[in-house]
Amino acid sequence: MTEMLPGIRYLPAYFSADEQKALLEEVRAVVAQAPLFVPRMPRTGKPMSVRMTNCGALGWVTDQERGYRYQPIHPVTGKPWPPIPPMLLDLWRAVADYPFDPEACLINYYDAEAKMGLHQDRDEQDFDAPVVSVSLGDTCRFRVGGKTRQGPTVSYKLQSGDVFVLGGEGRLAFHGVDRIYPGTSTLLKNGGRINLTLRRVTPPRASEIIT
DNA sequence: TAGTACCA
DNA sequence: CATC
Repeated sequence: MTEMLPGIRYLPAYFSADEQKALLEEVRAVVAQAPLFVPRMPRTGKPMSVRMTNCGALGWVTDQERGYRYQPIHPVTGKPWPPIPPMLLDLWRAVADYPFDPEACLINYYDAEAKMGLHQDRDEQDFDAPVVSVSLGDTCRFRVGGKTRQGPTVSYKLQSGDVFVLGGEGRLAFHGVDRIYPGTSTLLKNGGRINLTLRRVTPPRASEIIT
């Protein structure tokens, strides 16, 4: 058994099948307002294999010219991101162990060939809040390492309805998606996997703090 | 290094 | 790794 950083929590089958369907409907409504786009690597412009969109006050985007960042508008439509759906706010309030709501929810769609190399979530100003993610659709192999690129990793098969939390010492753990297992879920009619990632981006504003 | 290649 |  490989070492696991404290603050990393795997919550299998957090959402029931019915709840997954309801959550998926909320996600569909977001994507109808904020279409999936192709993120590109900084400097090289190489397209990532996932397609993405966001909801919340801020969304994570990347392109060749400006690189990784959070911004309040969709890079294609120029419109503000739709609000974070109620079921996801409920999830955050239940598992984040953090007294303020998330500002960003990144929605990543993986087709059968998509993957995500090992990386850290470090574009946020606030590392005190955890990163909370939800899997919907096909199972994936999810790899988690330590706070540096070298060192051992642990891999999980994340199934539809599972929740994974990177918090505390594990907030800056390297992680990525090695592969998708096609045909392992019937939730998405066309297959593939949706990952929803909730994050706090900025420190809490004074107006949020009740003393 | 949110990319790739390669390996166990 | 080649690249920034």
